Amino acid sequence: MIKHLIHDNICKILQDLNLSQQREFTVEIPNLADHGDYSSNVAMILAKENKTSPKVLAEKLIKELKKNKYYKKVELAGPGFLNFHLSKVLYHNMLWEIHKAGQSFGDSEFGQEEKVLLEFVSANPTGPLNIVSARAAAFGDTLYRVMKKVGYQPSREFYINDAGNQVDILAESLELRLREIHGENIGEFPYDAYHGEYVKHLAHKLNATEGVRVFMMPEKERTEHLKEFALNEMLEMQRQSLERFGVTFESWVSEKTLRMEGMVEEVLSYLTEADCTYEKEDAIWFSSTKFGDDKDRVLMKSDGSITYFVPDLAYHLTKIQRGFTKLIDIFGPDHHGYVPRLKAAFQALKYDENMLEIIFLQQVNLFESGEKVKMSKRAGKIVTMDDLVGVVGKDAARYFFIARKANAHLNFDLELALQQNNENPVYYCQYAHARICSIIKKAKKDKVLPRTFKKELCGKLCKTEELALIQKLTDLPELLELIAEFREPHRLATYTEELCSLFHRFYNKYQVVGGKDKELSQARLLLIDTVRNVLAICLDLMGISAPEKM
RNA sequence: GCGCCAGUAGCUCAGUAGGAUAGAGCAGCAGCCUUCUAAGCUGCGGGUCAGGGGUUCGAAUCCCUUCUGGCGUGCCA
Repeated sequence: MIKHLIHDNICKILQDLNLSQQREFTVEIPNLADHGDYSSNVAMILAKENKTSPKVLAEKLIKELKKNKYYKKVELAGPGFLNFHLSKVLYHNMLWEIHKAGQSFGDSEFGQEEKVLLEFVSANPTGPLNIVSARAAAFGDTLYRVMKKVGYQPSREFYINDAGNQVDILAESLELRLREIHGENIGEFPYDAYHGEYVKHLAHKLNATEGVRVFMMPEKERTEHLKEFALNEMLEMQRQSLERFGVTFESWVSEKTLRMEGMVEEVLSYLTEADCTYEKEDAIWFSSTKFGDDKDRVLMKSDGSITYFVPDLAYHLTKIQRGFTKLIDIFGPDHHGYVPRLKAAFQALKYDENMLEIIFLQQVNLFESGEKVKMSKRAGKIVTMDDLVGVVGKDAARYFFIARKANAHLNFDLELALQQNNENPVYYCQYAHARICSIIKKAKKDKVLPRTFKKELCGKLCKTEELALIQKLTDLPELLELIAEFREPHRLATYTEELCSLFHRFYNKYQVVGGKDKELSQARLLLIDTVRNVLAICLDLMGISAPEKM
């Protein structure tokens, strides 16, 4: 909030002085304390367009800026930086405002109620969710929460691929396992089938309720029945996994339903009308190369069935029809070859391709005892999201996934996350929260805690560590806006750690409760209670619990 | 071959969208509990920001190029 304040102040002065400001300048917190509390590059950025030198422009600005009583000192430094030394009073006022804001601190209208659809996870309903899905869930959900807080209208959606041929394979796998239960010799389990143990569990469950009745059905009916049963079970299993992980979705959209509603034919006709399809070797192709794709793509295979792309495009069009103006897809690492054809289709159908935004999450490697854990989906040998959450817990898992930026590979050290000790960074933040709660409890017991805090208390805070904490608190609103705008939830984890570090440092140096100066104690209680609240906001945005004791 | 992503301390990673002397955690070493939680704090050591060019007042950040790794390049999803 201070950055905005200074930025606006400079803008106003530039206007008053009739100076041009075409280029964007910044206000930042400098690395060195000597360079002040905040610094701006405004003079260097705007010197050229105002036909003057950075230093002359800076002096001009300083003369005006000095009239602001909240700046203790504004000086020119280096090649033309403006360095601001702030009055403590500004920090005290800020602390009071943050305290008053409570839970709503950081709320803003930044997103201007833009309707954003966040599609993530969207795993095939053919097995348990894996760890890449877990990463997507943590990432997407946190981005959703932050966007909501800063004034977007985001919505979370799960696209169910319930019509493709993997579902057929799932049903076949289930039937084989069912036959196995009934003592049939099924020979070697097919290479392409699903080998996971969960298919056996599924078979046992079905057998318990329906027994041999399944085999009395005509083959076609049986297949449909098995498909429906398996699909419902898998979907429910995935939904529960996600719920345990703290992630829910506003909507689940079924590919099968879209197909039944005729969306596929509609999309094919749109593309044909746009003159972007042709027939070759008994298949129907989309001439996506017209719009920058590497090669043309098949829409309808020579056997008359449709490729995955068509219903998926139809699905994306429904997002637009539902009024969303920004479509964010969060994909796994192996789908980037898919994007050009989707963007091409948007162009072909005269939609703004910039509405579509794809975020790629890179792969997750699990490490155990320094060794990479080898997984094979085909052999059913995978570590599932449930396994992971079961072992390390929801909080640690979410934290590890959020703390890395999206397009970086993530090495997940199972042993580290497993350890319930100080090597595990998530506890560092939770510990800070618990510590504050503990102090407040003690203050209550010692009757030092006032029923309500008075603003005048803020004036008692003048230590470097106290002011540093306040400054860090004021960063949050701008940070949340950046996270939403650039889709970078990992920065919230960094921020939370920094805030906690400042608190722990303060804690070790100063006593809150127990000193002779009761007002100072109360001022510090006001400070740490505000820190606690901001911490709780951050942890909540990441979907991590904020324990009152540990 | 072509395309996308990445390469920062021994390890895992940040780096405020071009800013001043590149940071944190872990690992290593040395300290701090008669006082609110030591799951914490303080100090020390550790770097050719993969290499090379360029753009400008200024580059880890932008452009070009080389190298290395991952992924993609199905009438799979």
